[in-house]
Amino acid sequence: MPATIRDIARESGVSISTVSYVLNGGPKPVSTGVKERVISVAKRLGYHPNAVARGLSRRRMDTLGIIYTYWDVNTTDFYFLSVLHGILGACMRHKQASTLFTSRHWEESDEAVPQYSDGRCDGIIVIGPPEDCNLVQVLAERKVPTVVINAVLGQQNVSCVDVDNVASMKTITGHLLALGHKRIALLTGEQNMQSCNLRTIGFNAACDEFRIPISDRHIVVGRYRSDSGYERASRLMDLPEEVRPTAICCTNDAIASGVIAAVTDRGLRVPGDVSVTGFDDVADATMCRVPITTIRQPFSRLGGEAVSMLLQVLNGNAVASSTLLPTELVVRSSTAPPPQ
Amino acid sequence: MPATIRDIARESGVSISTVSYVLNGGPKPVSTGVKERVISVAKRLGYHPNAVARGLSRRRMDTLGIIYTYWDVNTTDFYFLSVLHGILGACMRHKQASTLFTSRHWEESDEAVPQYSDGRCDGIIVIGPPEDCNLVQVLAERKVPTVVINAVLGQQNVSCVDVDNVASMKTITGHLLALGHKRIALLTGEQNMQSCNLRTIGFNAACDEFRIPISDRHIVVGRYRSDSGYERASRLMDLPEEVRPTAICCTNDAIASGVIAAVTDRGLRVPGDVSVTGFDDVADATMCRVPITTIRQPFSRLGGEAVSMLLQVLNGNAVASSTLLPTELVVRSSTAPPPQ
DNA sequence: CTGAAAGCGCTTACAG
DNA sequence: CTGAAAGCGCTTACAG
Repeated sequence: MPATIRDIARESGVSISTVSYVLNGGPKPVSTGVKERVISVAKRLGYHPNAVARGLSRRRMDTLGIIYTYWDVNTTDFYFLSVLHGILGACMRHKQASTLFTSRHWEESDEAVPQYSDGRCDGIIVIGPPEDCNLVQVLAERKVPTVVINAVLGQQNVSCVDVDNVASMKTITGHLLALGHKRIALLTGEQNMQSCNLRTIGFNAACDEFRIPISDRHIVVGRYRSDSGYERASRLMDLPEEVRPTAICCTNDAIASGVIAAVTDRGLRVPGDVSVTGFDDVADATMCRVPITTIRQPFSRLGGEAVSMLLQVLNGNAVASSTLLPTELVVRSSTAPPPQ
Repeated sequence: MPATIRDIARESGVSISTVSYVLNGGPKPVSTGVKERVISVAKRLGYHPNAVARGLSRRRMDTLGIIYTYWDVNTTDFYFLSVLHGILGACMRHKQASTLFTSRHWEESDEAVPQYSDGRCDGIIVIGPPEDCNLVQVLAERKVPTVVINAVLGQQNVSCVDVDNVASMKTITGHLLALGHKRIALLTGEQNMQSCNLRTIGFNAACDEFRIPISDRHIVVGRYRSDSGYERASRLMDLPEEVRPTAICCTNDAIASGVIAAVTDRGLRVPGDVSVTGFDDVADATMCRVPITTIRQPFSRLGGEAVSMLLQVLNGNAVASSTLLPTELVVRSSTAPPPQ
C-alpha cells in the first residue's frame, strides 16, 4: 500500500488539507515550518499522489487520448506511427500522459465513443479519420474536446491540423513536369480520405499549369499501400511504350515503394525509364530500393500543434481552430528527366 | 455534464446502490422490473460510467502502461513501433486501455517511476530496457506488476518475454555458413543490450560448429542503427580483398540496411560480392534496396504474451515467469554463396 | 430483493 | 496561517 495524504497528515501532525496545500503549493499559503515538516515526511514515506483520486477531484487527468485505427493487423502503418511519434514527443514536453485507443476499423471506434469520454482523458486526438466516418461528429456532439490530424473538417468545435496537401502535391508534380515529363500517372490512396482528394486536386492544378492535357494523365484510384501500388504500376507498365507514363506520382511512400518494385521487377529502371515520387517521407532513405523523391511531412510539428491546440482549448485559452503546416520537397534518386 | 449514477437513481426512483448492482450485474441480484427500469433510464440519459471514479473505487483501471524510450527524436525506431503495435492489438483483445510513457533516455524514465505507479495503470510493460538501467529493479521494489519485452532479467517478480536470441542468431549464421562463407563479420548493436550479447553468443556458436577460426570472424560493436551499419561496413570494405568478409551478419535490420547501402555505394553487389543478413523483419520487404534475409520476430505474439502474462499476475492467477518465443528464418535476396 | 453508509485518495470552498 | 467538511462518481460490505 503506497502512502496517502492521510498518512502524511498523521505523521506530521497536521490536517490533510494542509498537506494538500503544501504539496500543491496552494491554494492557501502555509508557514515555512509546517511546509518543511510535511515535505520531509512525504519524502520519508516515498509519497507520490494518486493520479486517479486527484483526477476525480480535479476533473482533469492530464491525459490525452489518441484514436488510431489500423486497417490490417499485419501491416505496420508508418504514417500513423510517425504521427504517433510526433504526438508522444509533444505530450512529453507538455507533461501530458497519453492513452492509446486502437480499433481495427473506424466503425468499431465509433461504437467505443463512450470510452473516449469516460473521464480518463481530457481530450482526444484523432489521427486520419476518413471523410465518411462519423466518429468526429459524435465526439463533437458529446462535447469532447477534439483535434483531428490529417483532415480539415468543417465540424464545429473541432480543431484540425494537416499539411497543405494541395500545395504539396502541386509542388512535387511540378518537379516532375519541370523535368520534362509529359505522360504522367497519379496513383492515389483511398478515395474516402480527404488527403487523397486534395492531393488529386494539387496534381491536376500542376498539370493544368503546365498545359498537360487530361488524356495524358492517368489517374488510378487504389489504396495507400505498397501492394496496391505494385499492382497498379504493373498494369501501367503493360501499356504500349508510346502511351506508357514516364512518371508515376504516388500519394504516399508506401504506394511509391510498390511502384518501384513493380517497375524494376519488369526490368525497367527507376528513374531511367520511369520516375516515381512519394509523399510523407516516412522510411529511412537508405531502406528503399531506390531512395524516393517525396514530400516531407513535419511529423513532430503535426504532433506538437495538435497537442498544444488541444491544451489551449482545455485550458479555456482558445476555441477550436484549424492549421495547415508547410511541407518540404525532398529530391532523391527516383526522379530524372524522361528517357531520350 | 454527463449523467451520473445518481441521476439514474433519482429518475428511476431507486438507490444508487441498486443502480450500480444493475449496471454491473452484481454483486447483489435485482428484480427484473427494477432492472429494466434502471436500464431504460440509463439508456435515455446516455449514461456511461466514469472510469476514473470506478477506478478509484475498484483500484483497477483496466489500463496497462507501456514504457518506451527512444534515443533520438528524429529516428523512428521500427523495432519499438512494431512491438508497440503487437501490444496494442493484444490490449484491444483483452479490453485494456493503454497508457504510453515515453522519455528520451532510460535515465529519464527512471526518475519518472512514481508516475508509473500513480494508480492510472494496473501494470507496466517495459520494451527493450538495457542491462545497465535500473528502471526494472525500481519497479520491482515498488511492487509494480511488470513485464519486460526484449530481455530476460533475473529480477524477482518481473515477467519477461523475448525471442530465443541465441538460437535465432545461430540459425541465420548457419544459413550463411551453409552457403559456404568462411570470412564472416558480425555487426552488433549496443553492448548494453542483452539481445546484443545473446546474438553474439549465437553467432559464435554457429561459427564454432562450422569450425570457422576466431580470426576469420570480424566482430564489430556499434549501434542498432543504419548509419552505424553504413560506417562499419565501409571500413570492412576497405580491407584487402583476400581478408574482406564475404558475408556480414547484422544484429538488426536497420544495421543491415546501412550495410547494404555502404556495400552498393562502393560498387560492390549484394549478394554477389557480399551477403548480408538482418534481424527483426521490421520493414516491408519491398522497401529495401535489396530485400533482406532476416529473422522474423513474432511481434503480435510478443505483445500478446506480454499482455496476457501481465493480466494473469494482476488477476492473481499466476506469478511472474519468463517465456522465449520461437522465430523464423526468412530467406530473401541479400544472401548467396560467396564469390567464385 | 433494496438501501443507507462508508470508503477509494484527493481538492477546495468555507469557517475560524 | 490551519482545519473540518463536503464533494468528485463510483463500489461494496453491512443491515434490513
